[in-house]
Amino acid sequence: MGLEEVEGMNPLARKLQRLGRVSEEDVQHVLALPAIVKAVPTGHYLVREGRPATECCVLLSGFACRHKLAATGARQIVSFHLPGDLLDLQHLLLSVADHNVQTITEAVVAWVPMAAIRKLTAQSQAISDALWRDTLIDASIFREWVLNVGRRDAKTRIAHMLCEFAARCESAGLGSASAFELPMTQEQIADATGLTSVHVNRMLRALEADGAIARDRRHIRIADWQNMRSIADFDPAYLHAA
Amino acid sequence: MGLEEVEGMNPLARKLQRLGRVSEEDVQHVLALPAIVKAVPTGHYLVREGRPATECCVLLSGFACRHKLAATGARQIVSFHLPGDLLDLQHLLLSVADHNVQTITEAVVAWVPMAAIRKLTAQSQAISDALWRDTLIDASIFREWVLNVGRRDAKTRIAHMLCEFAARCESAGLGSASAFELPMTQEQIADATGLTSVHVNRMLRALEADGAIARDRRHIRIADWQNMRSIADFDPAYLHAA
DNA sequence: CGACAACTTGACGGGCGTCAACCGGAGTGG
DNA sequence: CCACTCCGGTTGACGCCCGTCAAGTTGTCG
Repeated sequence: MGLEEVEGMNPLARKLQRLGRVSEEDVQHVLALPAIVKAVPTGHYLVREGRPATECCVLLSGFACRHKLAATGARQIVSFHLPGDLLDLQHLLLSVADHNVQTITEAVVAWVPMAAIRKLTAQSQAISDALWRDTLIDASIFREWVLNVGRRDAKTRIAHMLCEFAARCESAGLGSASAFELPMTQEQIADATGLTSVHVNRMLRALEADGAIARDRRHIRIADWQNMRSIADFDPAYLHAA
Repeated sequence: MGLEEVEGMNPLARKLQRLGRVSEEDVQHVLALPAIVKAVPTGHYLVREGRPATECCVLLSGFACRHKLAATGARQIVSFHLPGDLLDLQHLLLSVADHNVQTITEAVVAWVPMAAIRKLTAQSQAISDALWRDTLIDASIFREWVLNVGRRDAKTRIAHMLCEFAARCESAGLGSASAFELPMTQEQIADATGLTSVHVNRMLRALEADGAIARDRRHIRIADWQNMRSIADFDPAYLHAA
């Protein structure tokens, strides 16, 4: 999706409306936020660990991931992000980035000065609540990921990641949870699940052989969602979607 | 520590002062929060998954952990908590608990109505910021834990957990980071690191054999903190202390 | 048609889990 | 004051899940 095709801050406004009862006036304020909109290529860094951040990045189209590096050089992806997501809201109150954010597809992002967001949160309790709620849901997802990489076996872990991605895409209005396109490579799935790309490949094929998913390149279909939920140990409660 | 020995909401007030520039007046408001203070035994549940929460629990003395369960019954501890910690601030804006909180020692806790906290955050931007900041730091710690269980080997993982615990204790004024008492069993360390208690035992003894730590029952001494940091791949930046 | 990234597959090995036994200190009750 | 109990910690043998290494294969884009 190119620059001309995105509809301004609408993805963000929609997300805030999902997060809480935000008034029409508040929505107008969000749409009026001062923002520099840019198209960026795959692999572009939006946040870098150790850097101070004075602007907040909003993903308008495309996909991104947050990741951290171990001393060995191993990478751990700690979250994936969809259009509408605020990519570094934590820097509203934390001065230095403790992780990286990088696009995994071509993307369009809006850079908003932190000061403008601060002003908005001071003006509107509803917006402030919605943003805080967003950070709380992010934290809840991180907790689930700790459980996922800490206590589930490889097949369950990958299935869980697929379920979460599908559920979040659907809830963001990006299509159906039972048929969707994965934006990430198997190596990125590996980095998100604490596995190797080789083993991710084996497990994806196993899920396919089990009939849990159907694959055509990166297109995934989940015919029997109840079955998949059970294979994946997936209970969407932690997503706190409306 | 019994009921009579804790000094009211002081641990919380001290924590908020560490989190941001909170005025003397704000501190008074915190100390004046309506609270029911209780002593609870080891293993007591303070938050239960699936339950709605209308009160917020503040840990005044003792230690607690948050955990989630996988379908197999395996438990994953996603964080440990120290005196002064707010144990379920997420329920300020999320209606249903997505995890459990349980004491791991005898403890004294204060139950504060959510409404009183809402009132406080509405009145004071500084308190609101401090609490939000607290939830952001929690999230940062969760991200580090995802990396820890996802990409570090067992020895490093345990060493990292020890470093984090030591650093947080010191920063909370509970003693020195180079000599401290662990409140948790090896099984709880295992559940926090995604390992088994058997392997935790092996790795603790390996760390001891390497000279990284000295142990006497649950008392840990870290003679060479720089060495330990390097073994543990520990960089305290993610704790966003001071 | 060549180059490259992503995916696929097989052989092999190791880190950590599993199982099972034992130890040792703290609390309890006779 | 000593047996008994129980929980937590310790140890060893064995095996499996997943990592490593290495070699293809496929699709895409110039």
